[in-house]
Amino acid sequence: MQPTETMDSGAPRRIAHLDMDAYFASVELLRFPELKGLPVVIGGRRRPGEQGFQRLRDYRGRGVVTTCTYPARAFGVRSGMGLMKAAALAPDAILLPGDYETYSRVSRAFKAAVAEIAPLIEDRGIDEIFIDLTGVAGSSEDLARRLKEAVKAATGLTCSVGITPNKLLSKIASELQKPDGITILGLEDIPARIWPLPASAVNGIGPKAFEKLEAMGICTIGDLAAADPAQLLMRFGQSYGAWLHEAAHGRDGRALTIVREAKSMSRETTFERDLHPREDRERLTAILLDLCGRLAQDLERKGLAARTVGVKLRFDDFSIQSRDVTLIWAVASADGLRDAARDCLRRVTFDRRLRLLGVRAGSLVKPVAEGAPRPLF
DNA sequence: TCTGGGGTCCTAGGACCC
DNA sequence: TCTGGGGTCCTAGGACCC
Repeated sequence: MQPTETMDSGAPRRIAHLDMDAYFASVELLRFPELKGLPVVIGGRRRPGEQGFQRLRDYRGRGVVTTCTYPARAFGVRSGMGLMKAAALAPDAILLPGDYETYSRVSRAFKAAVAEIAPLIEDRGIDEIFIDLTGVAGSSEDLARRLKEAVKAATGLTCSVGITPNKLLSKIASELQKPDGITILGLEDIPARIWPLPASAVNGIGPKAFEKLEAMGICTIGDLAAADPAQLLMRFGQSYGAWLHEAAHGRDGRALTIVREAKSMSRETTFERDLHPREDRERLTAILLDLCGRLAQDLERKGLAARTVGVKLRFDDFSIQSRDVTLIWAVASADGLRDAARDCLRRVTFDRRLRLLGVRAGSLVKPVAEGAPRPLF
């Protein structure tokens, strides 16, 4: 099945981007209101038998900040930062392990509330969505307020909304007045509001591309808009170079993707300590079996089977290797995944300790039940 | 004080077929 | 024995996003 997209008639559009504020941390504050106003960090693993709130300074081990409250950000703590580094910045911050089942439940609730107002929604993950407001009556200011009120009523949480003529600009706009903000921009606002921002504010310009741009003396989106397109094509290639130029001018014709079919599913884990491929063989085997078991459960829940199975290894120097295999028959069972993963692992040369092991199911298909009549054509 | 887990998309080379 | 393109599938790696 093809992804369902909204029609692109070429007429002016009105697209909203809605982004929940410090999402996981805000959900936790609903549960523990006594933590309001304090630096709180979500991250790390749940420790069995833990009593009361853990302080960041007492944390030992691997893990990163998944998200944190605004008071924690005031200390310089950021998403993706190692927890040990975060502890150096904000030792007294409260550390909470993530509770993803609750976050998913609250996520469904806020999306359902938005759908009551505008049903054309593109899911962008657990805490953000695009909404097509083109055919919805009311001023943008009015609709933004209604969306925020609906989310608040359904979840008790605040969010930030950007409304512009396209996804690219709305994604940038929703960041501008965070938290609890509304930003409405037209194309005429691009020079004053968009061009002063760093090029990395564009969704799709990551650390690598930004570094390359800076080396060319391009720091802001305005710099990028003024850059010679021929230079961009030469340095970044036909496709990405042309996109950079269009993005800097706020041009984005992408439609919303309303329905998306899963393309792959995976399970991976980082070990508490790096494991030796031979000395820790038994431990690694147990981990592989556990990952295959969990992935098989995920596949069963979705009623899917995998025609390609892959493994991912991260070594102690952080290098990554992957191997995958395409099978004649799709597999969905833990045993089937394990056999295919073992085939892949045989093709890896192990000359370092391992930090992470992952198993991936790709080329997903709806399995034909065993014994069921199969169509000849 | 080293850096999680779940995804998508793109590129590029080689195999294989017409 | 040598010379072509075009198209698709498979595999590995990398950038990027939430």
